Amino acid sequence: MTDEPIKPPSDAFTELVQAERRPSAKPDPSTPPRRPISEQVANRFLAMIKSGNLRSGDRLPTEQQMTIAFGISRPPLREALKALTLMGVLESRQGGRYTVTDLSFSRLVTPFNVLLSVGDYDVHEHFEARTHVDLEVIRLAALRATAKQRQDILRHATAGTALHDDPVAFRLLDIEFHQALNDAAGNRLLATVAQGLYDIALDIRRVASTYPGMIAQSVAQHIAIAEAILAADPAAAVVAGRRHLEHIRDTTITTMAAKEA
Amino acid sequence: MTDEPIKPPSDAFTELVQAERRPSAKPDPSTPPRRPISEQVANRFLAMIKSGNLRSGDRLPTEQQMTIAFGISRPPLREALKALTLMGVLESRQGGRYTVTDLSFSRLVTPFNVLLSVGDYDVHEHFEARTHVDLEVIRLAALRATAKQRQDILRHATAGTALHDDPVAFRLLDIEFHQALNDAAGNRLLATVAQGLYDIALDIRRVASTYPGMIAQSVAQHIAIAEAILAADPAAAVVAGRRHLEHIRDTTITTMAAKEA
DNA sequence: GCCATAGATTTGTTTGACAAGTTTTCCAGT
DNA sequence: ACTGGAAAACTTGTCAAACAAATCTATGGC
Repeated sequence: MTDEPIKPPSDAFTELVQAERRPSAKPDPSTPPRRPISEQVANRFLAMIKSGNLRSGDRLPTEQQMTIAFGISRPPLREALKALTLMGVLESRQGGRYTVTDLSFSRLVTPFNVLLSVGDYDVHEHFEARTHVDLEVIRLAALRATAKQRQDILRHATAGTALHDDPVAFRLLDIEFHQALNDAAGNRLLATVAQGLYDIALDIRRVASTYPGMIAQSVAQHIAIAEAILAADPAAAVVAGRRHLEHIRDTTITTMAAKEA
Repeated sequence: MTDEPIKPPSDAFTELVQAERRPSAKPDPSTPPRRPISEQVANRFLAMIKSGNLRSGDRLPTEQQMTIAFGISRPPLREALKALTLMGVLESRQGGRYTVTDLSFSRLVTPFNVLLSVGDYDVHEHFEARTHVDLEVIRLAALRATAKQRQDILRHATAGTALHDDPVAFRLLDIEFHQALNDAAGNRLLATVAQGLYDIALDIRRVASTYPGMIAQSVAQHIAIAEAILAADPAAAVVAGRRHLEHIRDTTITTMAAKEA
């Protein structure tokens, strides 16, 4: 067989793949052990997304076309595609085609939540980070929210009064409440970060909401936050927010300590 | 062929796989479209790690043994393994065996950072979020850094004085400087967020560092921050940090506006 | 013009084979 | 007996070909 490529294909995707090949850098004589093709290809997909050449909702070519474009066979290509699928970057449906997901933070973070719950990260770190980010979100929401957003926040807060004895429903409502706050802050980047930290705390919230009276207190604090935002009073909103976070933190620590014994 | 499993194997890993099969839950009559085997297997690995049955440093059985344990063929198994490898959970070496990584925070978060940097955030949003997070990092660093960390920060800051005319080298130094700050803050979660926001700004930094005199000013501001941290003066450090960030922001906006014309 | 069905297309899974690198084993030499 | 190194066995990495299952497309009838 000849050693020249079988085809010089000229479709758009192939050109993209060719173009994104980094021409770069030093020869690097100390060759770090060459990574498997699947990892290289996965990283090239990520690079294409990062550079904007692949966008949310885009449909990828068929696997066969991609094998030609990358010059590899199906198994390693599929390993790369499945890796990105598990990471929440791509979606696949049998018979259909691969598509780029909405790349929303919560989707991308979900697989990592499992890992963050493994061992070595503690509650204090989490609340320290979250206090800082969340309070800024609350402050900005009090400053910037539209009338409709303020009503939304209050509605989600007061809806909790009917759920004092339903932890599952309350946690769902809690998610929506925080979502409404994040949206109202008017800074997608900060909202994204806050959402990420909130998602990481899944296990923490499950622990805390089992504490007697926890839901009723949380609802009351949510309402206090919502009212301060409705009044466009950033300082009061931050105070109410801080009280709420400290309350959750203390309850979590108490509950976890009790579990140990 | 018979429809009973070929073997009732009795090695440790197989028992693990059998044991972790969730017996769970409702029959769920509305079958949500069955996920591909590779995703199921990947999630079962994650479950095994979360439950502590697979720990850092553990060596997995060979692929063949695992195919038998899961009752599937090699390609989908490999797709799962490569997915976890790309996520930083497993490591593989050709000829060797798969091992569970140290599951360290930074390793798991690396791919996460790549994804965070996807998206079209504008400059104002970016600096608003970054100001808040970075200033808290700087404040915590001033409060908590060890003597060695303070020296490190100062060293990275002063090293910039020799690089006033070398944008490439300066950007590399800049990365190390911020890394040193993040480490000194003593909150991995916050450091991770700061790192992510910093990574997003890659393009911004490239634009800003072309501005005449930008490097010299940045170096001076870095030194101011470092000295405040060395003096364990959080308030001064925050002031110096704010000045630096605002300077970068204004320069970026000016430079970009100039490019438009 | 709309809808249902049949065909073509595409992903999901299996089997088999070989190449490239690692680990283990075993023997020779000291 | 012990160490060193080479060969053998083993393991992951890649390719190839085929079929099953689900989806998409296009055709034909109404």
